[in-house]
Amino acid sequence: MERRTRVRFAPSPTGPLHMGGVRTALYNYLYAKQKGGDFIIRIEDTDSHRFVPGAEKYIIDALSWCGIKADEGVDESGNVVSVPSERHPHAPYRQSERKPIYRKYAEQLVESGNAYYAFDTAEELAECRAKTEAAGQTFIYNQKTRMGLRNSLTLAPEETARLLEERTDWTIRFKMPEDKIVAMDDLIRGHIEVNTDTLDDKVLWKRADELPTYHLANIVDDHLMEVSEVIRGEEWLPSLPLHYLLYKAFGWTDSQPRFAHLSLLLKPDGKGKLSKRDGDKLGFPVFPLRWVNPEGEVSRGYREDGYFPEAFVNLLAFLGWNPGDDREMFTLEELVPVFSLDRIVKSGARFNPEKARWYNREYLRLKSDSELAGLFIPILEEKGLKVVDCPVCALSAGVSFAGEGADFANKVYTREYVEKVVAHIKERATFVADFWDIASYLFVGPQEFVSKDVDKFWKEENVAMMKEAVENAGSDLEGYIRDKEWPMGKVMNCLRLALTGSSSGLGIADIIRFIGKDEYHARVEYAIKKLS
RNA sequence: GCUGGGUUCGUAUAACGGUUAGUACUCGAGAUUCUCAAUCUCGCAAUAGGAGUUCGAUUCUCCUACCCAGUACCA
Repeated sequence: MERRTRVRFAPSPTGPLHMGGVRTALYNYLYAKQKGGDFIIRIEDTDSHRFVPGAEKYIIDALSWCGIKADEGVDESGNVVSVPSERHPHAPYRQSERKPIYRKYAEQLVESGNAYYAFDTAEELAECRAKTEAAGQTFIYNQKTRMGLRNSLTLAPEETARLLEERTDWTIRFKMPEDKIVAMDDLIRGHIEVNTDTLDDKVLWKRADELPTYHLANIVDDHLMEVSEVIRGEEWLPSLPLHYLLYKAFGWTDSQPRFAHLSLLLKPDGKGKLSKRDGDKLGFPVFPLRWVNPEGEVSRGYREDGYFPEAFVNLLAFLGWNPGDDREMFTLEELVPVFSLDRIVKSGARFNPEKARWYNREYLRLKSDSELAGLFIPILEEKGLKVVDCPVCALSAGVSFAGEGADFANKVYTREYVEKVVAHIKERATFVADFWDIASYLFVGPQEFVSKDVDKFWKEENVAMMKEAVENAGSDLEGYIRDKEWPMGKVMNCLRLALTGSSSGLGIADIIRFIGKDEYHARVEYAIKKLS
């Protein structure tokens, strides 16, 4: 019997969503869409101490930027759903709002002998820990130590009842079975076996804030929400046996979800997993969107750095997964049919900023000139230039255009002109923000000249030839120089220097076509005056 | 330390016992050209080490090394 595919992304709102988290969400999303199932977002905010304002919204905004929308848990306007409805039958989707649900499940485990009440205070446990560590060992609350600690297993029933009544700092702990092999299957890693003696008695529920810990909340909610596959980060693999045992203790083994543990994203250099600091150090974002923490500290984001969401999603998808052939350009929609869990790589993926840029370059080229112009225009306006939609509107404003649609004196340009510029330069750029550096000379004449290039090309004989060519050549500059048998490179580069201020840029003919005869002559004149 | 997971060019990865170990990014060289970029062509570069199984191991088993995670009343 095939059961409906239902997966969930369950972040904890303790800060901005890191790109590794986005990847986990992405894989969940792709899996759900491919199977025609549901992608649920659930907020795991059971740790009241680590809550960070704005983090929840950030997570949803980040996913939304990537094009990842939840079928369930978050509504159209990006709010986590609190009230059940046809579309969101399992609301609320924020665990803090599900508080009343968990206690009875925890109690149920105590009644069935799978859990017990523990009265050890944080201080007592810290003391135990310190004492054991002093002896060179690690303290574990488990089958070996629990009989020497204060809990419902060691205390008399009436004492337990009294403490339960009087105290508000007790917990419910899972009673880890002794010397049992837990046999598990992971969709990515295969069969894994662990002996329960290596595991501890995890806290499942805390009386202090009447909230479950991750382990309990997770199992209960996945069960209640009928989750079919749990696709999550590798950091959860060590607690998988506990989760198996919990399903068993509840008697939910038959409907237990299948698990897939994803490898982690590693630092581009050196060792360890990718962290916020790496981004700062190596100059790339670690977060999808810009984030300002409560202390006012700013972390850059892919979006603000100029990455297209398509590029970001594409590069993320390929960190630890591949379609099995040589194709590597896939949009979110294109990923859906080809994605598969069994092509996920087991080992950790080291993030490569170079490849990230390459992806953006590729998507930039795929964009239409019109769309790119639309993104470029605000930058031009910031530089004090004006872009008008049509020449006629400009005409009525008293501006007239020569040549291709640029009025250099008044710094007014038609949108069409910007589009043509973009068409010529987009292959040279990685980000829209590069456009200005690459092509500012197609909007304003050079004020300064790169001295290195001046030294190289602004030689007396070059200037003389250039001058003569500009004055006499007419429209066929290249033909004129060739007829004269002058060194093409020297003359052209000298001229380029005059027109662009440096020795890089489009072909001279293209530049002249863009800026028009008048501006062309004006720039040559200016350069001669300035450099001679 | 213990438990679990992992290990193919610098990086991401392909090769589900038989390949000259493929591809992309990066890097290098050449071509092109009026420069730069782009483009095209070529190139550099890897199975962590050791045993075993096998006619044959990147692939299966074991050991070692290294890396990662977990070891919280955090998720």
